[in-house]
Amino acid sequence: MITSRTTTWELARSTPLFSAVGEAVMSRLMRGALVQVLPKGAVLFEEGAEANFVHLILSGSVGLTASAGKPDSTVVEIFRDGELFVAPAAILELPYLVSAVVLADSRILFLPADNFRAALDAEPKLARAMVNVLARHWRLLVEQIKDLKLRQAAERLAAFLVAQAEAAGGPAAAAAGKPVGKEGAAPGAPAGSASGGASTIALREPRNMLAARLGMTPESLSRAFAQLEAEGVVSEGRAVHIADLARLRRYCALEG
Amino acid sequence: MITSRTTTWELARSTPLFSAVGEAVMSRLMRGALVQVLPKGAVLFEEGAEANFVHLILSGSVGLTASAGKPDSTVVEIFRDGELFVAPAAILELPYLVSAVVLADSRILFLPADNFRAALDAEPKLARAMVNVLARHWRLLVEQIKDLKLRQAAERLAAFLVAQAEAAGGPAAAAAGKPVGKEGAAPGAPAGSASGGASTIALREPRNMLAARLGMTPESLSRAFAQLEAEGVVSEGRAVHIADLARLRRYCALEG
DNA sequence: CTTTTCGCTTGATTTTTGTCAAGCACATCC
DNA sequence: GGATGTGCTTGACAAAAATCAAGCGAAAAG
Repeated sequence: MITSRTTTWELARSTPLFSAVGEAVMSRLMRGALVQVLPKGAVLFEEGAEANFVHLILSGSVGLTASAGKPDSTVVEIFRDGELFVAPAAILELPYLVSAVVLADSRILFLPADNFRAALDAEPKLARAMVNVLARHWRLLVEQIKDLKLRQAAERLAAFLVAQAEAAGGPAAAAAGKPVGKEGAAPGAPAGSASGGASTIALREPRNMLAARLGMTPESLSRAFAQLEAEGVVSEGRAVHIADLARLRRYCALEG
Repeated sequence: MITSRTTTWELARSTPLFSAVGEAVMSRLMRGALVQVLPKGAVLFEEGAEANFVHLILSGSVGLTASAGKPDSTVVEIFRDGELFVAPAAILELPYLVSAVVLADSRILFLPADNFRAALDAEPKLARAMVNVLARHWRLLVEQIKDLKLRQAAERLAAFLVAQAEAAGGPAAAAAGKPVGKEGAAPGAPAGSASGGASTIALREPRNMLAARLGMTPESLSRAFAQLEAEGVVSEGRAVHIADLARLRRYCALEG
């Protein structure tokens, strides 16, 4: 691909990592790096393997899956555009605890781990940026553990939907809550209104993936959606309409 | 209180953080810091509160608990001597996602968060050290999520016991180790030499805490111990004897 | 156009876990 | 000594979720 190089740089430039470390450090990181355009289903690395790369998602999405020796597997977390993973294995020179599977056609930058570690020691800006990345990631998992341990299936789904709606509506348009008409469900960023009112979001993964991420079976997820209808949640395909965000928030906090 | 200062420094000196950042950075971190000797049950901070400190455990142990608005609460993780927490909240200037409760009488260093953040920017060694701490902590939670999502109660307990036995037997060769009444184990072969044999470990927390950490009720934990008797696990009070570590490892991987 | 496949839902049933209640060993307190 | 609590276990029961088994509609393949 002739455009591969330039596109890669453009995309890399728009990641939070780049903003944090700047051009010099970024180009150092990219020494020996390779870009891959991978189709859905491709496996970046396997649980238990040596961590030879740190991965940066230029576009697309990747699921971190694990099976822990059992026949079936689950999804630990899902990462999207701009995210860097799985640094901990590479940094500590330990085997991956998870596998990484491409969930939607993706362009992924493979940064050699040894080079990454060297840069971590030599470039304070990189270390500082990684602290923020890892701190943010820690909080993702803490939230998830809280969900798994003290909420039941339908509540976990509710909490997830609330988080999606907030992520979609919050940062970008925190404007006054408005009648949210069903706009074409944009695949990139779900639309939604902020705190109070109604919101329509788009599920960005197939339901079996969502189920695994939420720690339940697809059947249970289906039933969880059915339960949430009583709370004003309607799902049609990938679009989910929430009639009253505040009510749903109340539901996951107080129910049980 | 006269000895408090010196003891504090001695203890602080023996933490991994100190080894990583050195004396200069450490003393910078300790500007405005305070030491507290806290009894079991003391609360360091509450879920949802502003993160004004980063905490370093000089001695003792602390549980990270959460309730997510529900009446009952759970334990997300337990930290011990030398551990630093909860940096992510302080670093990102976000509210704590968990509360921290002292589990055994502890001496804890409170490092002011704003000072910590400033040091993070100014001292590359600190940033680099935090990267390792956070990377290690990430892996703790990933393991836990895997357990919660794909193992059932008894298997989670088994996995926990195996990890304990490995931690005790592996790194420091157990040496003097734990004076756990039951000698039992293979003669000459102290605690779980990572591969095969027998091992005796001491539970370091009351069972209700362990249950919460493992994501189950105390009743379920009790039954899980009963189930594991069939796998050669005998527990008497806080001492747990594992007849065959390899068998237990097989049990958590393959059972299902 | 027809057939197959896939993603999802629904129902019936079983397994797992939580809840409620009782009881025991052991400590502390009066 | 006896009363009171606490930590843990056990049993009976209820709730939650997984599993097994169809079934349906839409997209993909023939």
